[in-house]
Amino acid sequence: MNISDVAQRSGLPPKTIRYYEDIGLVTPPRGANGYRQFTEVHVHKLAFLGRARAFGFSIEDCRTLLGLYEDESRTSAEVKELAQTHLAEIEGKISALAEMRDTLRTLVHSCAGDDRPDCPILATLAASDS
Amino acid sequence: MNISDVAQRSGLPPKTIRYYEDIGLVTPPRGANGYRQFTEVHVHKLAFLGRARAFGFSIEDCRTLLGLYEDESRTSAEVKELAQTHLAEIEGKISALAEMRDTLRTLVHSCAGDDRPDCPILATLAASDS
DNA sequence: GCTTGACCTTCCAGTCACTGGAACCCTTAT
DNA sequence: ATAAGGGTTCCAGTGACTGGAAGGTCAAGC
Repeated sequence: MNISDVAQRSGLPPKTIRYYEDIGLVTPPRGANGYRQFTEVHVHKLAFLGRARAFGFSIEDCRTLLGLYEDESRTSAEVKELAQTHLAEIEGKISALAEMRDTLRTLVHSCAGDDRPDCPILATLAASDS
Repeated sequence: MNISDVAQRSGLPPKTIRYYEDIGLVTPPRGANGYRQFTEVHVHKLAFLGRARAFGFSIEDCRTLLGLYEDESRTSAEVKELAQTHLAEIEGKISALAEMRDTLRTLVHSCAGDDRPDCPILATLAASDS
């Protein structure tokens, strides 16, 4: 299977697949012409990676997850801990964004949005207090 | 005023201040020794930028905001639109993260986290359906 | 005057996970 | 023979810094 077929079937762009090979996440052999020769297994791995990335896992986490997936002697505790840590990170990001959102929303609502220059948004950014 | 004083008073690291000069957000003059000479105005601008960045505005948005702030003939409508667009982006990010969080949380909860290898998290990532 | 240490300067490289583009090779059909 | 549509590599850029090296400057103490 050539790279564009794999791209279609895994949902990842060819560039990304080459990049993943570059950093050692997949290692397809090469044909006589230098083309990468993918198998179903590669497609499966790449789709796995795509899903893990969609969950927001970092590349290094994805590498670990893939390793665990392929390791018959893994424990679900290892996977769970990784996922839990990541979940906590996501929750942290959400909190931070939610705080931004709340403040910004208040400011936006209190801004007239007309032709006059007075603006509580700019006033807050310029705030000498706080 | 030298850069480390400004750093302390604006809350931005010296590296960041130099970077902001590099991309033209502030333009302190230089002394005979080549040191940057900052004034209160620079401190104020940098603190403004720090707050805008804390709200998640991109550097380019910050540039625009600073421009609007310094433009006496601005309209609050311009500011409001920028802020509203950014608010929408934040909300979009929150939704995406919340979706990740929900799915991941469910998976984490359904994972035994013991010595056995069976793991719904890995099973989901490997899912051939979906 | 000399040294020491804390500043300041510039410039280069690295972060993260790709992505775009150039230049070039391979395959297949016409 | 040629043209289209694959494939390949390598280099550079993204955003917003950050770390580090190499070197100039300043103030204080001896």
